Amino acid sequence: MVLQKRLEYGFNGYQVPPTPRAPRSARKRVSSWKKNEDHNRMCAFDLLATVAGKLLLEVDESVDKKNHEEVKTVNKCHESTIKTENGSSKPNVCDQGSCNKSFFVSEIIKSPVTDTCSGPASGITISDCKIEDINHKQMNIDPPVVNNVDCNLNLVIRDDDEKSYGPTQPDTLNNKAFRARPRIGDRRIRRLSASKQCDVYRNKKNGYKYQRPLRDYPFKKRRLYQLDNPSNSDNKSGFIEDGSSLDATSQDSHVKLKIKSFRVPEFFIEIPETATISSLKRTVMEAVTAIFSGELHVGVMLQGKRIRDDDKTLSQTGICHDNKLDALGFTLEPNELQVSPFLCPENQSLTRYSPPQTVANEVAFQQQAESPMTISRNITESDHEMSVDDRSGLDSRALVTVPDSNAGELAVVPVRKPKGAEVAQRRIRRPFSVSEVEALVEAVEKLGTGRWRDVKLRAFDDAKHRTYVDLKDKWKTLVHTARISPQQRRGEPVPQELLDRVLIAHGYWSHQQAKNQLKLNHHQLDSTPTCRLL
DNA sequence: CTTAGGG
DNA sequence: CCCTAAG
Repeated sequence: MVLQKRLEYGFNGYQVPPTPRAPRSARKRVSSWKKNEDHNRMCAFDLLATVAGKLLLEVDESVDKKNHEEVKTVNKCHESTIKTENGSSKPNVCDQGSCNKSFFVSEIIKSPVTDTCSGPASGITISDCKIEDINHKQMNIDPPVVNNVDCNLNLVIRDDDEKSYGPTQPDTLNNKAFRARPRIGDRRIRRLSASKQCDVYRNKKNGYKYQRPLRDYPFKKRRLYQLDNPSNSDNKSGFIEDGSSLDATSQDSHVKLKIKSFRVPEFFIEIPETATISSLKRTVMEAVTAIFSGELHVGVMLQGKRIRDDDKTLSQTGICHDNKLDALGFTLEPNELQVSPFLCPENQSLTRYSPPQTVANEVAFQQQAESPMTISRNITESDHEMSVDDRSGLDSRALVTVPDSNAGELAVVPVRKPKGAEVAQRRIRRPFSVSEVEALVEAVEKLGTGRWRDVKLRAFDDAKHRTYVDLKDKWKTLVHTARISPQQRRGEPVPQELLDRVLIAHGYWSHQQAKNQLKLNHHQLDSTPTCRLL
């Protein structure tokens, strides 16, 4: 089977890349990864290893099934581990539903208009929603990929990624997995919405304050900006001031929301009787910060009912008119299930790697939301900083590592915003599992080594913590790993079969790239004959 | 935003 | 993983 697959490479198995990008002249520097060009030594040995790899693979498969079942079972009871002072790691059982969310109670204050108004919380929440909506509305146009739009607005999308699936490609489990997921449309649309984001700002100047995305500034300037610009914390930070500005019916009246307090939901910790109070405090703090470490989404509740329609305006939902205390609530909801590293799906038989999912969260969350409890303290400015994505306000002294969470969030949680030293945190290291490597290899075989965004969307769309840069980097290390001797490799061993495919694919696509490069050079020479005269 | 590469 | 230059 391994051999069979190898034979396909170079034929229909690979796909011709789209128009090659213009060469980047200065990019040809020799990196440490390229120095090991003596692949010759891995020949006879690799053949042996390949056979061994195949055997290993078979073993893996049977193990996979076991693992999978285990994961399923344990996920039902979300466990996280909290270290007690004794150093003993005790499983800290906390009900996943009540553990992963928190409840906000807010107050609606009638306010004439603008001024320096609302704190970050309300402002950000509203503007985020609106921007999202715009993106969704603009999704329906993508000239390059949409071949046809029928009357029902069904998009017919050309999929240049799939077209060279040849009949020679055996219908392996992996391929089935791909085909079973009709995500192509999604993919295109998502790309569009991402790339259109700036345009949204520009086009909607009426409703939005346009600001050049911070990311477009040089890195150091960005950091300085975040550190020093006081406006960063008020509504000049690129978000709209007027959440209802898109709504023609409420041009003038603004709703000022004050989030009074929030409640940390019920959770459990386990700690020895002999532990000190201080360690108890620490444990509680760790548990609390762990709750806030996931990728959180904001939900809006009105009089105990959840408002699901993001498109409704505040006035339509009655938020403007109701001044009753507790009428409006904000909830923080986890995006995905948080899974302890021990429960991580090391191996899934899908080539398309996807993180574990569950709906239990959502259900439990709703139950919780219907019986909101009381307020325990006033929310302060630092509470608004408790955003997972906010890398600017982290206090390195107050960081707590979290078992393993979902998205590409930090492994840490800001507890308090300190004055001065603020450092962008490094993301938690997450070694690629074999199944992820498999998915990566498969995708690169198809798409080549120059289309990481497509690779991401194709094989890692659900794995939010894997960016296309991550995938590119992983490929780099995979190529490196494949070239060194097995003795020099570290970490979870990657099946030799995969490493073989890595080298073959890498070779193939490198060759392809070189050919294109050559063609391009010829073109340049032909079209500029004067150059030769000079 | 994406890619490519160095760190 | 991070960071950046360039496209």
